[in-house]
Amino acid sequence: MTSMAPEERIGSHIKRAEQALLAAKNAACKPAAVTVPQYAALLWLAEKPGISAAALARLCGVTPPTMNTVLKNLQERGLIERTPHEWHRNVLETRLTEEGRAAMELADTGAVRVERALAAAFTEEERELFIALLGRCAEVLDAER
Amino acid sequence: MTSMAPEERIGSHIKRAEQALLAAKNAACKPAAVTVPQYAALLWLAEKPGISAAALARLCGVTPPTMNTVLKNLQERGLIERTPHEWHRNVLETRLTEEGRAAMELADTGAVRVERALAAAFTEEERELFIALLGRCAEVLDAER
DNA sequence: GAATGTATGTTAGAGCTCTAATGCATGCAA
DNA sequence: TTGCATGCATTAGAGCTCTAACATACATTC
Repeated sequence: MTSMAPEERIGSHIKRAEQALLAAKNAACKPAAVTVPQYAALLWLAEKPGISAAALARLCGVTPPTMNTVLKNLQERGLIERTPHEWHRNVLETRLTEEGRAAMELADTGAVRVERALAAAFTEEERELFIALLGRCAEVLDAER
Repeated sequence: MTSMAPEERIGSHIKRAEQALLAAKNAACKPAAVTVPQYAALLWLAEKPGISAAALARLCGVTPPTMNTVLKNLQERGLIERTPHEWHRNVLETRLTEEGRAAMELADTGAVRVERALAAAFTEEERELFIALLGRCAEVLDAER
């Protein structure tokens, strides 16, 4: 019996927390009519205007084709615009439109509210420990591959 | 300034850990040629033969349509079989095939290896604390909705 | 018996995610 | 100059995920 009870699997609890996080953020982004990945992209775009899609993908922790999908949807809705780079013709510079900035700010207030509620559930000490434990997780799991 | 640095957002770290977890489990399930959600379904099916799709969805923490998608793929590959329930005609009983059990066991050895590696990165005390912190997360976030 | 309620199953549609493969552009080196 | 390496963008294909809506079947209550 190589098996292991689900409750003993740390992964189950991580997954559960992540799911709750996604659901809460999704609800928070709903007034702005954007999804969580869209909000993440908009947030980084506000900070780094003209960034390439590949670099944006790295910041958001997804692959370039995934970011391509997200950006395509954002562009169709007029929240971003993409223009060819002056020198590197193959690169597209992506920027927020006015509408895009407004959507980002609206979604951000909701997202920050969620993050603050989350942070309020821990003492400063707990929070730091928690982040350290999560970091160790990612480290070990990445090494496992 | 309603904004918040990404590093301060606990959510970022949860997402990162979850991503690493998913990547590691995906790699672990690859020899069995199943995805992580498929493995999760197969694992529960082994423990609860004849379970309904809706109940299985609850165990796996997904919605019924999602489980439907997963089961459809598993059925097409002959890893499960679904038969109408004796009394409740609307219910389909789902069971592993021989092939399905073999795939589950192969994937399970990989998944358990990942979980053991993860568990080994923490002391018993840390592990319990970590799970408690993750649980508090899910609790707070679910309440936030 | 009829109405309500609960649970299951399914379809439709939108969106995210990955791997794999391809094409293009730039820059560096032989 | 030619070739190679790097990086960006995109397409194709498979699969997961959700919400919304609808259909069905059983159970309870009136």
